[in-house]
Amino acid sequence: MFTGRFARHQRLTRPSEFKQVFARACKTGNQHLTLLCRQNDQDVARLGLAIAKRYISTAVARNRVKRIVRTSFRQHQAELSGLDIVVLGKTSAGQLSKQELFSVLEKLWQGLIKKCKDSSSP
RNA sequence: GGAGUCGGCCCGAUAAUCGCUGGAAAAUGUUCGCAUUUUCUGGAGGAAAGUCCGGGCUCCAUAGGGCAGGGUGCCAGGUAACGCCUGGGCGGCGCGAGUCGACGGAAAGUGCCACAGAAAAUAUACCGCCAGCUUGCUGGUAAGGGUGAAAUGGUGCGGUAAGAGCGCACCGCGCUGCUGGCAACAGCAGUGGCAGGGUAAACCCCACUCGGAGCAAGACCAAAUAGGGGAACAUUGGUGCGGCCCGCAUUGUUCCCGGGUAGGUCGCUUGAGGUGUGUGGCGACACACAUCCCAGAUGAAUGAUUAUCCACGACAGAACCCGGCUUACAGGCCGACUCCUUCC
RNA sequence: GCGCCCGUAGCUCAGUUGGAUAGAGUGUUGCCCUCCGAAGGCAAAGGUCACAGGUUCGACUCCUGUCGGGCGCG
Repeated sequence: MFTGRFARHQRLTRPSEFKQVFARACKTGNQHLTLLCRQNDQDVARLGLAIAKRYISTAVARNRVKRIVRTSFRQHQAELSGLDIVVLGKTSAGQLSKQELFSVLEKLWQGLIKKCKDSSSP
């Protein structure tokens, strides 16, 4: 069963916080999603979602992608601690099934840990 | 049994675990703003959509006057209001249950009607028909032919030189009266020889109606800052205010240069609310009583996993709130009614 | 949340207000020209005027409703 919570302080809420991530980002991704990441000064990982209507047109599909990203983030938040992450959705993300999205996210989290934690920590 | 019409309802179900979020209670911490934890409880739709109409609410004047402009358009009712709904009338479709209709005015005026055709609305006569005589002209006529989407009521009989509402009958149309109906309208009787094409989703006329902006409205709190410099104009001005004028309120105004901030709270869900019963009404709906509280987020909550069952799950996600319309849509359930066939 | 504009040939656009022929450039194809190619000349094909319904004798044009695309305010 899943553990871990997803409280308000684990989210990016201010426009300024988003701007910081966009300004000094460590970027990974594939054809479905783009992940932007930078280190914060806190113990927890924080998540922000930017799923544009331009890429995923219907609100139902947008909400579905956001929910699955949040759930997957919640499962992996211990490994991601100390990072601010912004997830950008692309057109193909709205067409994936639940299982496909989870497996895609699994790979992306691991790539993120390798790339960003090593490169930006020293 | 089959085919169909109308109305209403549902939108996977159940259980467990982990999460998100509103409310309530308790505990702990506290810089007294709040934070964390635990328990209980609530948590997307019939279209939440398109934004095509109407209203509430907020600010501008309590939303005022005139012009311009827009909308609606058979009658009556319902409603907060409507372009919606109900009932009725008329017309179209259907055997029928039913269903559809921008359904005022063309004798108020203006415009337009290609080509063809004699002539497209001022009037008129191409082929014809008839009469007369100078034998290719004059007069009469509009029945027939021809053109066109559309040609000055239709059919029949009489009548005539040939014809013609010229006369008559029926149908259509107009006018008058009576009856029924609140009315739209219908029916009946009389009367007129026929008013004189279409187009108002062309301008327009008539009747009714419409002030503007929108919750990023608007109100408040805290923090920061600037209260800066320069130039021009002068109350017949500027702003609110939006096409114009009047009017009202407020105020010196405008432009250029450089710089900074944009955090939070309220508005925010008790409402033209839902459910049940009764009464009035053909109905839309209204009234009375009882009862219930049923999303309120703010980078934005409804999800994930497992198990079982089936019809194997369509279209699709609230963002201030309601009433409609329109559009998208896999299916399922219930009720009323119509037609056809067969049997008793 | 509110407002505005545009969908016409493969591409870029006229025509729409004022109703009666769907047109231009470019591209494509064929022929000519040239030793060959480019340029040039001639000709042809290519259109459900975004979709659906309505008004009208007649709709790219007028009206209504959809669908798609773009822009602006804040």
